Amino acid sequence: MGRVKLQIKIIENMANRQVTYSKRRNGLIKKAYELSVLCDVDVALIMFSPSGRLSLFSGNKSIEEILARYINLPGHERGGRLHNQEFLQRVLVKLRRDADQTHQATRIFEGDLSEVTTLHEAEYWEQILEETLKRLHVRKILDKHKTLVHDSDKMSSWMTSSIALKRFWHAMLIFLSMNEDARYSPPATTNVDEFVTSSPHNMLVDWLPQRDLQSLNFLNANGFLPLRDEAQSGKS
Amino acid sequence: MGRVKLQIKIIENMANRQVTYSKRRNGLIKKAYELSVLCDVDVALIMFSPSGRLSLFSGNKSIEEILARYINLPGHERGGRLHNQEFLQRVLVKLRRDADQTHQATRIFEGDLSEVTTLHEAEYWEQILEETLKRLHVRKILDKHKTLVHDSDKMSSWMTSSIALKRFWHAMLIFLSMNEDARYSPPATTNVDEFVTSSPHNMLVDWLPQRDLQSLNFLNANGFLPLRDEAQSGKS
DNA sequence: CATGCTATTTATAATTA
DNA sequence: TTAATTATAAATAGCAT
Repeated sequence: MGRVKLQIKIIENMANRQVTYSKRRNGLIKKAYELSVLCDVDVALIMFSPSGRLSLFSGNKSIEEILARYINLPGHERGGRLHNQEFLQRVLVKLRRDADQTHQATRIFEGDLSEVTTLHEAEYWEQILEETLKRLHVRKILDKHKTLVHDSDKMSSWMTSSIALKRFWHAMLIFLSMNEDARYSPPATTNVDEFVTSSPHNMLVDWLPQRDLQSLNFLNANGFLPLRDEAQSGKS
Repeated sequence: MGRVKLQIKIIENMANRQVTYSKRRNGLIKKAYELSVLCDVDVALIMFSPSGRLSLFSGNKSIEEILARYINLPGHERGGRLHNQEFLQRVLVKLRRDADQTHQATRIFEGDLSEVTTLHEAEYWEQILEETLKRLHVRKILDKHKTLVHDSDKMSSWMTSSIALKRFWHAMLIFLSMNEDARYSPPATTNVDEFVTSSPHNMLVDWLPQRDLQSLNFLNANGFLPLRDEAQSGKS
């Protein structure tokens, strides 16, 4: 999407790489956010930049919640691909014991905002606030310079509107990068199929530059290529 | 990027939502893949569709590796005042129990609205919203009909204004503690540190229904009302 | 349900300020 | 250097299969 078509291989030039990372990270997070909202899906996104900096995003729920849900998936041992159940369990335990998520949020508060999804959060917050304001009828209040809303009915309808509540809540979570722990078991009404269940094989192949068959092989070796039905037809 | 500009809100039509999910999920994974290759970053992406199906992606490392890296971040297990994990746990349990007791307060929202709490909340929320709006410069947005705030400096200064944030956060905590949706109330009481640490004491007093002064005292007695902020003066 | 097909909207690489 | 701008490449919404 730039002036030229970019090969998907590591960007050698450090500066360019950094710039690209910054841009694409934002883009990715935005996409993740949009997906989470549009389709009401839980999304957790974790990134470590080459310099070791962490970026993360989660939609409706906190990162930990989603990780816990992932870790608790019953299908893990079944898949055969997902080994090391014990390791995952230990991870979960650790998650549960790390009650100090404030640290990270604090860090963000204190100024380390570069790794946060600032613009997207702004956008998101606008929506949230706007929506909430509509419901709360605070807009009127703002205009009228602090006339209190004592309309119980309106308040009630807003407060009981779990959607508005959810969005607000989620906004807080996202914004704060608040990682509350997973000490309560997630719903876990989940059926895991496989890794990248419906990722069409040819899609991956298309993504990969031809000379990156190595990557393809890597993916394949790690079970990222379903190699089921349609994948069998020699695509590469 | 389609025939029409799509609002970022949940797609009501189930079929459309499913299609969009499918497409955007693939797109997101592709983006994640490209980022991981182009910039040599570890990326972990976990998605749960509404139907509970898992999709995930990770770059050259396995999901578990990345999760482990994330979980083992130094910031997670440190955190000054939180040495006493077990105590924290007990606090959490108690808080949650208190929240359950408050459950009946929910009825206020459901029907009988002539309670003090509601009005009080309304009042409080006005303040919160107004304050946040000022900082976010969303007021202008509202007037200008949704002009996005992309002034990162302003956002940044707002984001780093932890006071507004904390107040917002605390408002959510209290509010959610009165909400019966169990899915969302636990996280609220989870982050007790943030909850009590920066809560101005009198603010908490105001928020909590009288019967919950018990929990307040409990917290205070155990040093969980540090009164860091402006409440520093009146340590009860 | 997943794909193919445009018309459009987005994302972004290169360039410039 | 970092932040805008611009020219292109990509993604994708609505449809039709």
